[in-house]
Amino acid sequence: MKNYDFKATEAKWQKRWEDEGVFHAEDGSSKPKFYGLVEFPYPSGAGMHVGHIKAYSGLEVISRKRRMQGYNVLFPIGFDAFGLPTENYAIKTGMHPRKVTDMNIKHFSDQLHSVGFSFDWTRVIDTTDEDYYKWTQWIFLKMFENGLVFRDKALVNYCPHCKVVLSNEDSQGGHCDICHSEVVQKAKDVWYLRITEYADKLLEGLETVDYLPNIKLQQVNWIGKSTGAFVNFKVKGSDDEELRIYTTRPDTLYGVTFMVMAPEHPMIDKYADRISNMDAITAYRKECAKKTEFERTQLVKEKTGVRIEGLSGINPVDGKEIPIYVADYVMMGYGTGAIMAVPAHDQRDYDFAKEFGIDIIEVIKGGDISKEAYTGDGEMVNSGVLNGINNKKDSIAKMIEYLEEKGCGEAGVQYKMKDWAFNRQRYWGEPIPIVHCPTCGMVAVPYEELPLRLPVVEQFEPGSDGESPLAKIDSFVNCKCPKCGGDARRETDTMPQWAGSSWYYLRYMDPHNNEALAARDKLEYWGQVDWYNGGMEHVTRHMIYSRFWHRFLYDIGVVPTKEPYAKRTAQGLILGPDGDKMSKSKGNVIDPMDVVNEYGADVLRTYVLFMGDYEKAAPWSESSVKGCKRFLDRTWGLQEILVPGDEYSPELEVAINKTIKKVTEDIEGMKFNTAIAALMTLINDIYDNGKLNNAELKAFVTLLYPFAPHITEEIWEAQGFSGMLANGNWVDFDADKCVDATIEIVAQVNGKIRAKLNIAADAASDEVLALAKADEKVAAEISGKTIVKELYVPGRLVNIVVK
RNA sequence: GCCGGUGUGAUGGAAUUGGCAGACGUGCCAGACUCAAAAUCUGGUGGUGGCGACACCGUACCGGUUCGAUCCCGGUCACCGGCACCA
Repeated sequence: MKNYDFKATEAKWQKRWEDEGVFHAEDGSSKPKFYGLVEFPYPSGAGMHVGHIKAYSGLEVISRKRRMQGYNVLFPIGFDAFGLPTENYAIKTGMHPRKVTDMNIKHFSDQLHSVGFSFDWTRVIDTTDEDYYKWTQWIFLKMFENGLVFRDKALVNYCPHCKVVLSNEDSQGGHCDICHSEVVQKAKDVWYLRITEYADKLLEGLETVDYLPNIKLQQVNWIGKSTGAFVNFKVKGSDDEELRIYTTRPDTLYGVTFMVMAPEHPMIDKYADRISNMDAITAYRKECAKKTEFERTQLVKEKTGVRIEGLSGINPVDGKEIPIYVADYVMMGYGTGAIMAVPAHDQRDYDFAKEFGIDIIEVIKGGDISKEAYTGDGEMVNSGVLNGINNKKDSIAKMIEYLEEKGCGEAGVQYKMKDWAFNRQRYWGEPIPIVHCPTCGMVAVPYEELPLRLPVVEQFEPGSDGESPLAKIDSFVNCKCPKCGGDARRETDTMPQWAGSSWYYLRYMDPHNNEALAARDKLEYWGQVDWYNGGMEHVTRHMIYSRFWHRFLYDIGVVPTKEPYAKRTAQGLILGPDGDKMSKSKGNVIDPMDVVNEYGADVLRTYVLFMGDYEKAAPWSESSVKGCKRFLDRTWGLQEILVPGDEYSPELEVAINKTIKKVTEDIEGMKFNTAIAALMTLINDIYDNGKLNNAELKAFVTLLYPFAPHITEEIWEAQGFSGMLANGNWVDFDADKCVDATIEIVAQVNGKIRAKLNIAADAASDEVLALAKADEKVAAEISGKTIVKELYVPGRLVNIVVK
């Protein structure tokens, strides 16, 4: 038998699958549909990472199996190609981003093909294609039309290195997601998408989908809903104005001894001329503005602030006058930017009160407020109408009722999630299709004019004043107002990278449609993505954004489902051989193409799924890769011990049925490592048996096919089996033949193993117990003692308890 | 600080309605083939004691429930991830 030439064979089958179109999904087929989605890559110049291989191999195996099980499978791929790395590369080399992108996409496509992924390449999409981003702009305009887009001057996250405004999601941990520089707060005019309006819908939607529990939880935490109340405090010294605060504990209102405003609070500016110590306050505010986000969070323990002389609050429930401070432990971006402080029952307020010598009044019994704030439950005291109530829930409800009656407050909710800062001062993104008209204000570009194309420019550097490169292109900027026809200017900022990826899964359903983002019948046929796999890093960003866009599209009648993804899973990282996260600087990066060249795509695919629990991080191991190579070589070698026979032989029948059951179930549960282990066990059994027949080889090769499709197709063809495995059928198992006729069970005395017994699988309890007691070892252990209890766990063990 | 997760041989990891701990792979040891090496094949491989059949111990640590705990409960420690002065 000839040796297996993986290079030639893998190329051969990749070409044949492509030529015969075996992975093309069929719109409207009567077969059951399965839509498996993987996160499309950003086509970087560096080429694919082993992480991509692992991320795609999971659903790749599931898709190949489902096709064999008679499903109409949509397993598409595309490229999320707008973004900063490409633009920065263009700036460095002087190449146009369009050219860079085309080059990188070609490179990625070649690499993806060489791994043998069964994508439907007739549906490939590119977010930078104008036929694609036309619809990204279209959705933006629909949001604009529906009041979900607004412009506001606000403090935003700004990356001084990338010279770009970032959303909250893009600056997690206070660092720029692209260059990891420290993010600073800067006042700027910003386009926002009103995602907070969808906060409740996003929370509700989570109850209808099948995401891994930690994924759901992370989203819930990110949205960060809290319930409480808004309370209005009259301000003495103002023009009869009220200071509005948000609290989750309105029941502690009688314990308020001061109030705090964020340094940026507008009321300070409004009454600047009446505040006698305005100089001190101005100095404090300056100091706060200098602190980076990082410093503000690191200095948690130290509380700083300045009392506002000239303004004081009036507690609405007891009329007491209380001081107001400005302090940076209160943020302008959450709630109303002002709080009521209850030092007895909030540790931050407690620390501040200690620092500034403010009264601490206990209103909930149960703690020791001479030491620290008490945040637990207990009986209400010193609290007027609430006195005597002894649980949080009732006291809060009672207080809200009281506030609403008196007209000085009401129940309210708050979210940690903020509106989505949506514009970027960069070239390589979708132009925002808005025109600024001196008379009409912000005007939408008419739908007929989409796509609003990116103009061809020579310079991609952002302006030093933080302006987009597009601002320098007069022919782009100057235009007529679509409403009044007068001279107007185009918006020159572009959309963030997350725009194109917020709806791409819809485009796969109908990628070449020029009339709509996708035809209604196709949206209805494919429905929800049945299974979406990707990285945990996208859970509080891409996943939130796209669920928001999808739900909006549902609300305006464009898509038939509320939620885009029925099921979501996530793969674990592949770490470097040293156990650290792979990074260029550490020099521990594995290039998947090196593995393909040295061992073949089948080995790479099998290894990334065999290396450990799919959902957990695992280090790369070169010698384990060789182990997978050995396994596939042994598979090829099965042909040498092949004998005729079209039914499973008695020697292997049970082993094969068991393996079919295990592999079939494990693949669906993403337990790829144990599925492959079961196949390794089976091949060991086969070699121990010394031979296998055609039926057995067919079963083995079919089970292995989703993992290692090239070598299995080659064996199938070499043995003259009919058709292609890619078009073949999955194998079924016979449940009756998954159990051995005789089994080995354990005999315990007092829970300790004393013997092993061979019994018939269907032996009765009495029989087995009698057999156990007859055993020499067991008999020795129980002789002369009283039997307290006897039990038989069918198929597992017997246990005799003696005294 | 809050939320979540994890902890098993030399090593990646198996095993869950509570029932033989360590499947499968790697590494290592021994043997076969070879002038030799690589590759391949065969056997062994949790620890301690014993020539030995065997005994005892063992799933981060302490305790509990149970005939029986890697699994359930209470507490402790370590590591990983997310959020973080969120009122």
